[in-house]
Amino acid sequence: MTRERWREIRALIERDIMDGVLEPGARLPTEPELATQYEAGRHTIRRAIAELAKEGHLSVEQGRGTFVQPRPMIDYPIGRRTRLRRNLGAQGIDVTSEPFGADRIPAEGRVARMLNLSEGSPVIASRRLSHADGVPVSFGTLYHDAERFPDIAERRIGLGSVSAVYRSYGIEDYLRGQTQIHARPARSEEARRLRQHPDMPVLVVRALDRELDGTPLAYGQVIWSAARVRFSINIDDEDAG
Amino acid sequence: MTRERWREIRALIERDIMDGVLEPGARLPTEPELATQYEAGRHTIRRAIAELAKEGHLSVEQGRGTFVQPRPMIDYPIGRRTRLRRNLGAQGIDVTSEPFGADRIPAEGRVARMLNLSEGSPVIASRRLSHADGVPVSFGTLYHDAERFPDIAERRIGLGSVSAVYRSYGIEDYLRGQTQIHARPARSEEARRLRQHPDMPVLVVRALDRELDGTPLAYGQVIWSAARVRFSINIDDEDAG
DNA sequence: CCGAATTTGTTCGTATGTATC
DNA sequence: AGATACATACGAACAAATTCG
Repeated sequence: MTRERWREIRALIERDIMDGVLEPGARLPTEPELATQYEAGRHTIRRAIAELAKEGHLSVEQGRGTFVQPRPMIDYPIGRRTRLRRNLGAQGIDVTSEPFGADRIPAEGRVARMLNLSEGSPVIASRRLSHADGVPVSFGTLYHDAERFPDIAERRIGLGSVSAVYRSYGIEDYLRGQTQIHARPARSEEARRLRQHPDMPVLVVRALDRELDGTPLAYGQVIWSAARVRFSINIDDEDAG
Repeated sequence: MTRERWREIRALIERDIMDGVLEPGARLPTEPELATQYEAGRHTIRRAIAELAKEGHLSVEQGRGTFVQPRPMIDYPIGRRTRLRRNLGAQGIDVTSEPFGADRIPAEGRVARMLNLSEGSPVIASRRLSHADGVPVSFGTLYHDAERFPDIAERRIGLGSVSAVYRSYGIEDYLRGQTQIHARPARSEEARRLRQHPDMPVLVVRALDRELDGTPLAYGQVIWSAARVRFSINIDDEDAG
């Protein structure tokens, strides 16, 4: 006999989700109901639910209820040519994105270094949130040299993709330089933006795009939902995706 | 009471860690002590501690106490030539690894596909746990064609690195093919192996190594501690690291 | 080697706050 | 405004792991 009742309950609920007894989107019984159903205290139920929410199986919403969450995995290829729309579009995924702010700020530390600018020279930081098939998958900041791309934030609103904006500046092609990836627990604000449980981790990607001659174009930091995205690195592919 | 006492306490403890009042490795006061100190219930303290542990600042050990954890970040380059020892050795990190089991099993689904074997043909699955400067950073399974490398598990015990084992088979060089990365919460067993808190996420890397002519050599799945490792992808570099 | 003391882990009960409908 | 449902909090007890005499 396991004395850890919350693990048993967790396993029972997970089984119901896997078996389809609880369908994606379905609402679970309320916590007091589950407590009587499983003959346990409400704390124990909450512990089991918290664990399942952490793993992305459930989403808990105060005042509404607890819901079974579907978890489609998007495969995002990283290669020499890393293009959000083209790569995901090839998988039949509809990508949209919306800006949520742009600032003209002085470049500090890493940003200045990566863009080959002197510390304190102005850069445009433009923030966007991206959805795949209507579900938020990432948000992040892209930094551009303000001297070279003074109105990039405005152009990004009109034109959809990053590639289209670059073409409007006469840049026909660009390549992904260095990419750094790590994972960490999500801050509560990030979890809210990505509509995932606070206990689900995020993937942090820092990357530099360059022109064909090596000139730095943009440095970006993007937070991805670990529940919804995985990365593929195809080193040999001339064109990832 | 909107004040969410556990968040306040969390912030106070975190500040003490950041300011060095609580040094790395130091033991925190016991939970009942902290409860009286912060004038809160033990549950509230535990909630604050759990949050900090999730983020890797604390490590909680039943029967012993709660300790401040140092969190060094290792940068692991992924490129055409991805070599654990060479890459981390260049950063001045001492890499060791120990085997913890090897099986001869029939290849299923993904493994068979990646290694270009027919479903059910025998493969050697060898498991290893790797340390960097004495701290566990990853563990995983490497699959090899059993026909071609029948005694690879034994050879890996004698010879240290993967590269050395391949050389013993007459393979002087090999390249990294596809790599997949995603993040997820750690299972409790994984957290125990990596000596990290159960709430800290892990990075899962699936990769295929090929010979220079493209023949698949090995398919592997490695679980990395997200608290200790980040990945760098240098696409242009002929030799990553 | 054993048992007691210490410390964290789990569970129950209960009360109150906050968000949603 | 009221009902419903999750969030936070306190108290108490026992279980499990570790340490130490």
